This record gives sequence, structure tokens and C-alpha cells, in this order.
Amino acid sequence: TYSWNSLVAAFAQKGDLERARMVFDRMPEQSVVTWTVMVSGYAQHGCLDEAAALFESMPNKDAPTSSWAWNALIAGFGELGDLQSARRLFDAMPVRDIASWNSIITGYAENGCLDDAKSLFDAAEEQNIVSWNSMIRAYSRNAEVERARGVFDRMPGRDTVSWNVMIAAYLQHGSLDPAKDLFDLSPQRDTVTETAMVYGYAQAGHLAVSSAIFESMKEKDSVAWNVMIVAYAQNGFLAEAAEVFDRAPRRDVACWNSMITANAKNGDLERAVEMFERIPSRDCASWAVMISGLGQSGLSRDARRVFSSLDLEGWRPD
RNA sequence: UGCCAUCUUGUUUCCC
Repeated sequence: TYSWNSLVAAFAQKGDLERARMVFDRMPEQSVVTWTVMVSGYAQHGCLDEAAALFESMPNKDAPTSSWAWNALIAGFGELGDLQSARRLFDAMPVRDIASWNSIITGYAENGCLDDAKSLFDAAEEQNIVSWNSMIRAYSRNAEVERARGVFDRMPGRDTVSWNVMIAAYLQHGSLDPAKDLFDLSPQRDTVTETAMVYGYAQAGHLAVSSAIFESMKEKDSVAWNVMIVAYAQNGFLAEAAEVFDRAPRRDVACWNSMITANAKNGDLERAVEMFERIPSRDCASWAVMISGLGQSGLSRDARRVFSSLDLEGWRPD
């Protein structure tokens, strides 16, 4: 079952829910983990109808081990902004764990209901470090950076994510100096911390600092590479962006999409289209950037033509 | 020196 679960999880993570479901249906026996993988796979990709339908037929929903599937659904509805459904599930579930509370808290916070988020945080019988990190994020998300910092200072212990959330909070509000102070103080940094800094400085137009941090990074994942591409592109350095793109050891689809956007904005539609055609595997955003790139350039006829070819490749416009 | 699952942090999809 373990190996089958891994396979289902692998497909689900890729967003290939059809294949995930096929394995799910065909495997010899499912465990609670299998169900959680499949339900959360749907939920994380915005397919809440499928997630809820599958959850309906899940056995032993009242068992404590089923809370992960409940939580996945709650988080999914929260992300979609369907707080009513999220809350209904939260109220209905027989055994709530901390992640259940954190899921509903995040749901409210991400949809502008900061007071509800705070009340639930206070109402929870216990909080873990994720709860605290979620509250930092909640305040940051709702433009309350000082309160976010208050939570950060007050919380009982901090992990790398705590530091990352707080640093990102400052960066997202353009407060580079406090961000840098925390960055320098942070006991442990990871790729997320550094990438956030690269992006934050680039957004503020400090490309030299941005690229210096990027080049100093030991581990550059595909997000980091993409951030550097975007950093150059958004500051008008298309050639440098292309150079980073060429240098990247592994280009994921987001890097391609960024280059398409960059070229389109630069007026080089030919190059944009050429790259679009060369993408190893297109995702939803690839189509979106290509269509809007053409549309922005006044080539609405071409945009419509690309749009019409969506379904030919099995895509459904959203 | 590789990971079966839920909740919190960085990137591409108006402008910058």
C-alpha cells in the first residue's frame, strides 16, 4: 500500500489528478493515507467538488485518523474563499486537531477576516508553532506588519518558517531595512529566506543587492532561478534575464512563463510565441501569459486564435 | 545520502 500511495501522491502533486485517481481506483487496498492523499490532491488543485464527493464515500470519517482529510478539505475551501463550507466542515468534524484549527484560521485570515482568525486562534485549546506562524502571516496579509512583528516577538519559540514569514512580511511591505536586520539575525536560513530577499530587493529596484544574494546562494532551486529571471525582466534587463534562463540547470514551466511574459512586454511577440511553442510542458499559466501577452500588444486576433486552441490540447479555460 | 498524507513562509498569469 505504501508504494501505491507514493504513486498516487506523485501524480496528485504533479496535478495529474486523473492518473492519480486511476491508480487510487485500481490499487488492491486503500488506507486512510490513500484517502487523504487523494482528497487533498483534489483540494489543493481547486477541485473541491471532486474532493468533497470523494470524501463523502470515505470510510470511517469519524475516526481520529480521518482528521487529515477533513483538514485538507477545510483548507481547500478556505483557499477558494468558500468560508461557509470550510466552517461547516470545521463545525461538523467529530475530532478536531490543531491543524483543523490552523486550517480554518488561515482560511479566515487569507480572506480578510482577521478578527475571526484572531478569535479562533484565542479559542483554540492549544497552539503550536504553525498556529503562531499562521497568525504572523494573518497580520501581514491584512497590512498589519507591526502586529505581525508583535506576534513574532511574543511567540514561545521560532522556527525557520517563523523567520521567513516575518522577513517576507517586511519585504512585501517594502520595508527592506527591518527585513535585512532580521535576515542577518536569523539563526538558520533556507532557500525560501534567501529567495524572498532576492525578490524583495529586486522589487525595490535594488538589483545589485538582489543578484549578489542570488549568486551567493548555495542551493538554488527552480523558484530561485525563476525569481532572478523575473527580477531582471521586471527591471528592464531582458538580456540578463535570458542569460539567467540559459544558465539555469533545470528550467521549470514557471521560468518559461516568465520569459514569455518578459518578451511579450518587451514587444518581442515572435520570441514569446517561439518560446511558448518550445515549452516542454505547458501549464495553465503558460496559456494565460501567452494569451494576455498577445492581447496586451493589440494582437487580439492572435490572442483569440490561441484561446481557441486551448481545448484542442485538452484545456478548459477558467 | 530520495520524499506516502492534512495546517504556516519565497516565484510566473493587468501595471511595476
